[in-house]
Amino acid sequence: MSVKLQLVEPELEPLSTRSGCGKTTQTLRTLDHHLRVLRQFGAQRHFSRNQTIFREGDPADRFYRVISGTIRLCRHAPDGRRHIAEFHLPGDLVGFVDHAEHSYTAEAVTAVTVKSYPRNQLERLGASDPDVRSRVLMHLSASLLSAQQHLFVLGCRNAKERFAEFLLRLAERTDVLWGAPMELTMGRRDIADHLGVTIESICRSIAALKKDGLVTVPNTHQLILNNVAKLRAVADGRDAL
Amino acid sequence: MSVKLQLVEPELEPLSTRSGCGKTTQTLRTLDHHLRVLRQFGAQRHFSRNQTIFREGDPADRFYRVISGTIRLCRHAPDGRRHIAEFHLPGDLVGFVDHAEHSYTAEAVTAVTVKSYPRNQLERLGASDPDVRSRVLMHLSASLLSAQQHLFVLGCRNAKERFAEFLLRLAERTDVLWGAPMELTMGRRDIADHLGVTIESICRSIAALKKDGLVTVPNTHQLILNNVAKLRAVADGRDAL
DNA sequence: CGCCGGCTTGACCACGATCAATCGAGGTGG
DNA sequence: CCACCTCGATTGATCGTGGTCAAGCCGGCG
Repeated sequence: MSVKLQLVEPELEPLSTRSGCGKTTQTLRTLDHHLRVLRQFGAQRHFSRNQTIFREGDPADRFYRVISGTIRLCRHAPDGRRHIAEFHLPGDLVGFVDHAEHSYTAEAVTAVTVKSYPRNQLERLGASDPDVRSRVLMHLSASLLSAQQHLFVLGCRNAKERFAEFLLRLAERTDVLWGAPMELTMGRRDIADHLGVTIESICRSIAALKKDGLVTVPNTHQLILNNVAKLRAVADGRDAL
Repeated sequence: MSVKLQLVEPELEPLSTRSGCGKTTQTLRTLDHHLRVLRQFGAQRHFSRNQTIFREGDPADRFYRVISGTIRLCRHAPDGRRHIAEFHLPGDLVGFVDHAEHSYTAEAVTAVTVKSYPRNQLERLGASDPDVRSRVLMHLSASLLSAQQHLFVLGCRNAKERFAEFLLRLAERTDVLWGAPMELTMGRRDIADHLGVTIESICRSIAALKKDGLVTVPNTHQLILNNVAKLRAVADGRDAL
């Protein structure tokens, strides 16, 4: 069967024209093109706020593409501590790692629509198409780099620096126009658990940035970056020299 | 050309019989088997303590296998802070990520022997052999999982817990017999920069574990794990309930 | 309107960073 | 062979960031 010719029915999401310059998201998006041949196997599902999409330890026979909403990948310690490894935004791929079981729990941060695809179909596709293989590799590499980048942040940076870094990365991934408000779809608690600090430290970081005029906070779930260059300096610890 | 039949000349390192149960190292080792067909392209090199093997930003046209010694992958912040993403031990593969440039600097912790292979040869090999492809994927996935595991530790754990976790992971990767001394090839400073704490905190963690009888320290570069179960409890924060 | 959950702010405290002094092993030279 | 030097490890004293606890605050929703 000639799967490669199955390019009818263009998707509806605006994935082609993006101004974001992050290499990570770049490779994620381009892989998307190839997924169109998998459309016939894709199942669309809907999740409401805080629902679980899949759990740590579940068989990982399918992977997901985020259509709308935000997903968090998290792991729970027995004593209640939680760590969020990554947030996934529309266009991102989730559950792509080559293992029999999911190593993270995926939960809906907001209301979420995903499409899921069977992994063995992708493998079949990869067996015949070197381009698909290459893009799978690129995606995995990008995920690894992203994780290592975050490792660096958690290993070296203080609370304020971590939060500034988080804002910049989020701005890169969502196509915010400079000066326009950016959507903070996740709550403070989620951000805190992602950055390895407490919710209070997040609030204090916001307050500090607000006082210095680097950001404006119209409301809890929106934020405006007033000075990206200075924010970058804060994130890199080049702030108070 | 029939690369698959090129199985002459067995390697000298003891890679086949391992008692270690870590899934991470497992997949790293098994990929090794396939690298033998790359022997003809492999170049052996030697590095002394603290020498640089490759630098962040260098073209990543070759990847490396550690024959002997320990390597650290690190990144330097402009203000002098340093983070060590990973240590690599004999048998490990380094510089495997699918990017044009290395994203980390690799340095020799001890005297090191590596074999380097051209990446395009591996790609050529992968084009014809699905098994090689599968193992490359497994290796990347394992690296990603390892990074995420470390993310979890840096995000949630305190100094003592991080150090206990580090010891257990190291014990898993090196084939220490329970009760026998484990080699700590890296210095305190390296461990500290890996765990995101200071060198003094490492010393105090060691002192605390020693006082509780969980470890014995014959000398600076050796350490005996006396009670793995309790050490595991400490690492997981199930220590003082 | 009043409740409820998430956010914010302040007061206090502790873990770990910083600074400083000492120890100890390995290496070099007299 | 020992004295000396150097570098890393260790331990103690002090300080500060960020965690903890507690009290408002705000916005959404019944």
